[in-house]
Amino acid sequence: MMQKTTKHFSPNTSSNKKLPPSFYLQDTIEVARQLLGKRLVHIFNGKKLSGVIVETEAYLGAQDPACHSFGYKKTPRTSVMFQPGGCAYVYFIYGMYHCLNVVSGPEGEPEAVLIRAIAPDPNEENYRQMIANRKMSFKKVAALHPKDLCGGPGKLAQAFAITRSLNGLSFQSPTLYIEEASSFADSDIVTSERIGISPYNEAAFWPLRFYVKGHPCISVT
DNA sequence: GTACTGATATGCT
DNA sequence: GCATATCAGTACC
Repeated sequence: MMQKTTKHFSPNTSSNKKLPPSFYLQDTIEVARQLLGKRLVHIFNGKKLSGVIVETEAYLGAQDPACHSFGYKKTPRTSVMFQPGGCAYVYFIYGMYHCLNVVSGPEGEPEAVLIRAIAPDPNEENYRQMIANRKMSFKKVAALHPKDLCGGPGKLAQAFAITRSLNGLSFQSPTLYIEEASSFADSDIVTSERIGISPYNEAAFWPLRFYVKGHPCISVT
């Protein structure tokens, strides 16, 4: 169905090793860049959902007018961002979709990285589960495009069965974690403005989005 | 291919 | 009431 023979489609090389807690305590921009090429895994109802992260956005907490926690704003929704880096921040948006973020930086600095696109690991069972989770129409499944499953924050949350029940869960969890996969070369990483921020927000133009150049699964080009 | 619409939780005024 | 870190469906060209 959706396999194409590009260099991006065989990222399963290095050892399967969870990223250590220290990874998430780094500078948020570093975390956002370094998450590209890492594998997200969610074990859901005994089934493994997995794929390699290919697009992220950094949200710089108190200093970032586009971040939910701008000015250290603390609400029931944003409170997990104040935790030390290494847990999930999942929020519900537009009354329909969930978005998955990786909390980053030290405790008290409410920063996070939005996961915007993932390349699903290319095995039948993984595709089957994600297609089912996405509740795709027969028509869509028949003409499946690489970015249809996980090419966008709302889509990948649905494909990975990410809901608010995972909010605050550590990425050291046995059922939700991020592991080493294969890194992309620096020359393959593109930096751009973030997506979906109102142009009246000065932070809309900050270069905080990172993605793998030319990858078929990224959300917008 | 682009343009518009509707779905409606959360946090703000 | 209003805006928003989105997406699918529909109507056009």
